[in-house]
Amino acid sequence: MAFIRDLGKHIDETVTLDAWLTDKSSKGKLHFLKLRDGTGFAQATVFKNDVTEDVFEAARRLSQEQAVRVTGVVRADDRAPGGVELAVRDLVVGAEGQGEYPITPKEHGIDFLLDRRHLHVRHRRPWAILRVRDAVQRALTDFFHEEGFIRFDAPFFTPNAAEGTTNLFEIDLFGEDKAYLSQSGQLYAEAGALSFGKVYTFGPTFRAEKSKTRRHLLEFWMIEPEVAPSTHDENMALQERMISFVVRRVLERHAEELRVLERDVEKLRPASEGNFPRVTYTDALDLLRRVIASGNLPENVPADTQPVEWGDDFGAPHETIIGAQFDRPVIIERYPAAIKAFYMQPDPQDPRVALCDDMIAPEGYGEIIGGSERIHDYDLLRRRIEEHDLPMEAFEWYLDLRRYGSVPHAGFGLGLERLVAWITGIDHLREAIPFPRMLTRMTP
RNA sequence: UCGGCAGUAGCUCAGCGGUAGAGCGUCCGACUGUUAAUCGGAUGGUCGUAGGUUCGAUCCCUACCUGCCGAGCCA
Repeated sequence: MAFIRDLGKHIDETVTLDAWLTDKSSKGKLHFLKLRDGTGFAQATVFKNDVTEDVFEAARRLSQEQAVRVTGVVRADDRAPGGVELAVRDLVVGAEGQGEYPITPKEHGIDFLLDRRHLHVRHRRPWAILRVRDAVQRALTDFFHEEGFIRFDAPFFTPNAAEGTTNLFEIDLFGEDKAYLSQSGQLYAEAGALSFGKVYTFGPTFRAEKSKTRRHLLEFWMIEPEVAPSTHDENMALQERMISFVVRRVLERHAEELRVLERDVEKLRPASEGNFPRVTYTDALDLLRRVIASGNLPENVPADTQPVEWGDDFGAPHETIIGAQFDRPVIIERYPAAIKAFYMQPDPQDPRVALCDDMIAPEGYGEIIGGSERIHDYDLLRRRIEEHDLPMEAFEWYLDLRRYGSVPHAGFGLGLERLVAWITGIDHLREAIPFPRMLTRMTP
């Protein structure tokens, strides 16, 4: 049994393929069968003179997405898409379709396709995107293992909010108690880091926000590395190494998928080289002011976007403006502590700001990473939990990490779908995951 | 939750106060090089729902439903 991906290695040999019919074009005494087998897409020719009458008739009757086992001779031919095709000698067909296959060779809206996502994933565009997603996940885990990390999984059920702000999905525990779906594995990763030194969690994350934008999902995958001991500067360096490693890997090994998606790879090249610009929150305010004053705003940014006052957080348009000033991801660091999570370490040079950073992807893809050095001092952490009106008893175990052997440590969270969306150049996260979960989409 | 936009054939859309249109798809036929083939034929509708205005509403008005885009939140 051969695979479409390997057809080029079997020129002039007879091979058998298990495949599905994506499309068919008939020329009377010649049928072109468009096939897919998961490894790729290729065309087969069925000439009336090359096959029995039964085989020719079976080929003529094939319907879209019907499974087929084809045996034939691999031919190099410039007229074939991909330069290789299969000259069919024999053919065995699978079950006949029950009615018309819904996703016809025809333009469709994304909503129609997502309603039929279980079938849509068979098609060329999802094929390319989801293969890149797989490549990105493997690159990430390869990267962390090469750097000496171990995977340390966090629970999905948690008793409390990590940051006390975002809304969580509530789970009823037999009417006796409540749990929540995890919105971050970070606190658990910190426990892991103080045990193993370098760990990462990787799993689904749930945010009960009624977000209806291209940058949000109710359920997304997040990878959260945590290192102890470590500092803010080491944390940013790790983020940069990781992102450039992943981009380099995809450029090297998945050019075909990016070509299918018509991704301009030259826009990814700089990110594969590292040297990500870094700008402090305070300097970013000046940068914003200058760009807004110049009137030279990127597409999709409202013309009436206002500069940000020190102490206020950036909105999505501000991130887009800053991201558009650079040809690779930009790191914005040292935000005001007041607008950030309770566990972030204050900057000893200026306690008004926290030792934290966000990484903004270029081309308007927005924030892909948020990270920080964590507070390692027991008294300070305790004070912050009080200041944020968080239930102290829920954080006793977390405070234990500061009671025993506490050291400065740092970590970050990377949104997988946002990274995949940027790399593949797609405009909505819903295509970056096999079955997106959104406010208006729970099925299939 | 707020703001903007949309809902017409299987799909993508056009249309208009006077009995509903195109392209594509699908099916049948022709064709030995298709690449979103081409040519001929066939198939196709509760114009989102409910009210209202009008001689007459898919079109105008109101409400509602659904979806899309954006804001907030963040990965």
